[in-house]
Amino acid sequence: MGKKQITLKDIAKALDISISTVSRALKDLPEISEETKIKVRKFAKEHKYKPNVLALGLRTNTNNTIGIIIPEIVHYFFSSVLSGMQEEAEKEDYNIIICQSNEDQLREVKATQILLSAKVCGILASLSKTTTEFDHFQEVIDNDTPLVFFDRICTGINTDKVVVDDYNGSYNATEYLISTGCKRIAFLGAGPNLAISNNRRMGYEDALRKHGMPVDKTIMPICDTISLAKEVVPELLLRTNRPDAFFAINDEVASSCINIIKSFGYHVPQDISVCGFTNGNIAEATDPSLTTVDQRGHELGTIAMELLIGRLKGKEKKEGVVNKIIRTKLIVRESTK
Amino acid sequence: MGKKQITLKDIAKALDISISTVSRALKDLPEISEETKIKVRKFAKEHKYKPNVLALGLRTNTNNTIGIIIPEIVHYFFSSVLSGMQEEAEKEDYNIIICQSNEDQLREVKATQILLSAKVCGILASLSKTTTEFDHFQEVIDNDTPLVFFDRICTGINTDKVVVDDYNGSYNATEYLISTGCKRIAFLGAGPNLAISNNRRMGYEDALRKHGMPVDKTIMPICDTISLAKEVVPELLLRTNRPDAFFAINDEVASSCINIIKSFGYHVPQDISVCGFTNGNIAEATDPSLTTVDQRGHELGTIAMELLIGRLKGKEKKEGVVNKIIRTKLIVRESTK
DNA sequence: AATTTCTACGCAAACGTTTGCAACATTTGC
DNA sequence: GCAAATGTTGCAAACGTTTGCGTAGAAATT
Repeated sequence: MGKKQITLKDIAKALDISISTVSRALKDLPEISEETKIKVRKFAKEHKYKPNVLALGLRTNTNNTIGIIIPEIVHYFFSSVLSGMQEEAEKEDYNIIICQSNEDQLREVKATQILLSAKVCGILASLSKTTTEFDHFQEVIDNDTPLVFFDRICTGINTDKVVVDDYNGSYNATEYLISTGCKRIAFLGAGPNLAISNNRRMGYEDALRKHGMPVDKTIMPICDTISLAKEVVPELLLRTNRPDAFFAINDEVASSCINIIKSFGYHVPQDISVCGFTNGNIAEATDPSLTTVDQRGHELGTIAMELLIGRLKGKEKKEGVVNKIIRTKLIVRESTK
Repeated sequence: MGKKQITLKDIAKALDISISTVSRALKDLPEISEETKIKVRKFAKEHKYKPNVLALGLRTNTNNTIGIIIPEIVHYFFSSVLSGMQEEAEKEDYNIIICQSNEDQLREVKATQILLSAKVCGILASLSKTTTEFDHFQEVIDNDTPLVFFDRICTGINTDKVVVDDYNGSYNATEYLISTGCKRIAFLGAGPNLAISNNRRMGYEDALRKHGMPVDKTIMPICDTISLAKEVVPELLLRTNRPDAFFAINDEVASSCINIIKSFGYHVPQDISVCGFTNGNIAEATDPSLTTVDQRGHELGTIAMELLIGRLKGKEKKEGVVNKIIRTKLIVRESTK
């Protein structure tokens, strides 16, 4: 039955020595006799002594905890990132505490407050789609709490960033579609709020230009959800010069795209190719299976956490802001020629 | 630039009063004059005073943090659960710290150690697939840390549990398949290690029996991953009396099932029906879209967290062990007749 | 005028650690 | 035989709070 955790004082009393001796014995400091050390260690082990992290934290004003602000946990990419962060943190003996912004700026602001008052050692954050003001992140910096942005970064704040190579991922995928003979590639993108969306659009456009193909804004609608796809894709298919390929900003839209195309009697990929972005669990479930850009969320999470912990450990090295880029990889499956 | 967080002492010194007066003023205790309170509040607000949670925790030996042990974050169901827990915890002003067992008993054991030494107020846990010993959870209980199991529960430990109604979910789905005219329903299940898998199997069997149909072990293989499906499903389809329906233990297997069936030239659902379990993002991506049992992860997470926090707040009410059951719901789409 | 009652505040202990310094005993060196 | 060096331990302060108790001065009661 739950006897309250044993403390140094308890050990000291039991062995009739002072608290400081116990403390030093357990830390194996040289000034304590071997005899005493053995006694203390034995007693501590038998009674499952665990140092009280709160007391430790109070002295050092830190608690080996890292805060994470993430837009949405239920999301293949973000959960992969989270998983990578968790593993890396555990390896380095840090705990993580997680806040979810749910794509809402207010909750994001609240999250920074929560994490600061929880006295985390550092914060990893990805912007919500609706965030247009960044004072709360500046406050984190002013508070001397190291901050690393991942994926959805904020260019206005002077701090470390880790991003997926959206531009090249998009460029390469587009170029691949062109190489398989696609002449008219539609781009299903997101709104202009997030930099990642713009980067993908630019990669797509530049690939077209490089190959002397026109950039046609009329086949570049905003379409980043399944319900939007159900409106937008049929309309595109009914045009006289319909696209012969769709490049979608995420796998969900791409999968929806495939199904709509098939319902129009076209064949994927013979008539129309489809390419996604993420490489989530959906990519193998579609028929045909989905060619898509692997976003490497797990690596991104690992690297962002590594970077942050590096900052924490070597606080003196103020070597300016670091920007890391995770290379994407095109995964070719059956939805492209 | 980051001036270190302001403390009660700083306020006291600045206002030339004692620390205890400051403390009481901020807590709005009646024994402090209104005049002093106003002074203190003003100064505190101006300097963004935030109480040091570590110091608070040291006194009360608690830190408003709840630990979560989860098999795998990158998993639709579990990430939904996590999301529900996070929201509920935030609503009640608790932080969550997360450990991932990755389906590995050793890491699960380590996770309990981490959480206990982090002095969490309570723990929410779901068993890893490989866990066969439960001493580490008994230790949690012995440590007087409230513990709630969710989804993958441990019957050997006497504590609260929240589960999905696997039996009825499975029973209803099977009955639905029967009602659409299926005569020979294969069950693609998981190994016997987890109770949830057995419950689903029993629901399936009982539904068959109720409708006077034979329970045929030869069409109930262990098949809970896509790679297993690629071995098992073709073999079943080649038999002389092939199944006319597949009931899979998760959506991934079900989706793989659909694709394999189509590659054999059969039609879904006209020739063969398919039903999954989870209702994840895959369910709308398959063609035809997937009929599946909604596991309601978000609700489960919310309710498990509610239950735990209830325990924490009303520690005296020792009303025995609570078992909560989340009702599942069959989502009928196009993969069944 | 002497006693009691308020009012408003301060002192100090406690939570569990770590750590600089002092203190003591024992050995060493001359 | 005495000082110095060495080896082992304890004391006490500090981290930032909260809170029981004590107390100064003022007001109210005799």
